[in-house]
Amino acid sequence: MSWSEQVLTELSAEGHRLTGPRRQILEYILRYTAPFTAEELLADLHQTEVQVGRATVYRTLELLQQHEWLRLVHRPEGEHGYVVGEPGHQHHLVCRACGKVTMFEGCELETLLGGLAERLHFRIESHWLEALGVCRSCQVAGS
Amino acid sequence: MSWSEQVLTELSAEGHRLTGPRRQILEYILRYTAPFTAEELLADLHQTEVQVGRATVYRTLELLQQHEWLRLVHRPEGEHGYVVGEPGHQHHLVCRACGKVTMFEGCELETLLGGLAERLHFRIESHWLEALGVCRSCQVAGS
DNA sequence: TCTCCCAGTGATATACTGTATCGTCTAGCT
DNA sequence: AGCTAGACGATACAGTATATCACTGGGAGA
Ligand SMILES: [Zn+2]
Ligand SMILES: [Zn+2]
Ligand SMILES: [Zn+2]
Ligand SMILES: [Zn+2]
Repeated sequence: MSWSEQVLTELSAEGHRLTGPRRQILEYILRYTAPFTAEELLADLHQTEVQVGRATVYRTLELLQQHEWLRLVHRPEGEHGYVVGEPGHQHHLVCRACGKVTMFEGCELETLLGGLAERLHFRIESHWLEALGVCRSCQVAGS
Repeated sequence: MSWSEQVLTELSAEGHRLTGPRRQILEYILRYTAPFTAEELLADLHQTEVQVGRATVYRTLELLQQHEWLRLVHRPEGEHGYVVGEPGHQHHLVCRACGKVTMFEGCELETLLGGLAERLHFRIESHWLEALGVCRSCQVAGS
């Protein structure tokens, strides 16, 4: 079952409608290999025969992010971009050369943050971890 | 030597001018206990007798951030805010109740990320770590 | 202390980004 | 097929950030 099929299934199960624009956006998103913004997606869609309204793009991306099918990461330039994700706890490695994102799960931060929280009397509820560097293919290309 | 004096010294050493607006902004920044945005600082300054131009506020904050005298953190609402910082490696705990930020240094992420980088053949150059939760005083107040 | 030069300022205009509104349409159910 | 609430999208609007450019004043050197 592909990513877009999974998303459509879950959305439908929650009572959301599977409209044409949503299907088209879902399909188009998969073309991206690097984080993208709502404006970029909108502009790219307008280059094609697909004509989707600005509001719909923003609404759809936010809906997907709330369901964790999309995630926010910091792009090397500084702003936030969306990347395709899976529900559950996960973090990202962002390549500053090509922008590609590598996911990894199972971070062992809980113990580290647990000790810290106890020491500072701070109740930690969630954390944001992200690494910036150079991916394998860009290392090869650069050397 | 206070934070603003340190900043002024470094800026001067690099050939930047110590202008009136810069001094006033530096002084005002220290009033904040929670992350602030450029627009908020601008509005707050306009409430006082200090009249600084919009462009100057944006330029000054960016200048300070480049020198790591200011840092960006995620505010509970989602956007980025500035907090006073020191140059060097450091991370933040952000309270979702009062917004206050607690810094901590010396994270032991290097080993964790080191193993990961080797496994994924990803050269990690920097990382972003931030925790969201409830600070001590807000825990007391809430219970 | 005085002069001069240019980094810095700030008013204005403009571009960019995101949201509110609201009439229309259609997906999905009966 | 018909109904209806959810979704769409054109438009207007609000908020955020940057470009421009004439002017100012910080500070180095005379
Ligand atoms: Zn790469
Ligand atoms: Zn961010
Ligand atoms: Zn608090
Ligand atoms: Zn660290």
